[in-house]
Amino acid sequence: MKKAKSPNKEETAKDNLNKHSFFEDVWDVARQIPKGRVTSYGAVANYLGTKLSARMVGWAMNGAFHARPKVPAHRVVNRNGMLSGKPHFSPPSRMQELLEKEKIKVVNDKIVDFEKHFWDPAKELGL
DNA sequence: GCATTGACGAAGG
DNA sequence: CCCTTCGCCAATG
Repeated sequence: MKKAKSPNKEETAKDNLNKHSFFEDVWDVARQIPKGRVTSYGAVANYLGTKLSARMVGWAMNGAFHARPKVPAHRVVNRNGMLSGKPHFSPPSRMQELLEKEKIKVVNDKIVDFEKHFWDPAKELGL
């Protein structure tokens, strides 16, 4: 049987899936975000018990782009409801378009009525 | 191996 | 009220 051969760059993400990493937990929560809802990095971090590491959640999102199944990273924004991760999308406008498809209004790279669309995993999932 | 940065957040001046 | 600093943890230089 074939064994590991030329390691694809994508394999790095696959390797992450293989082992339980902090990233996988973040992706798992992100996938549970209902359609038309959004959450913040801090909220996810809080659910994971690492609210002080909200930055890591954002970093995990960085790997979410090669995560499978796909992770709705566009539903995760910063505490201000601003599309801080927008420039990381491809194309950047992708994030806003996806949000608008979910009936979420975005103006000036910011979600309108953010707290109305806010979805707290620690609250909804019943921490 | 140390220094810097990063899709954050809360606190301090 | 706006700007700066610290904390967190991992990745990159």
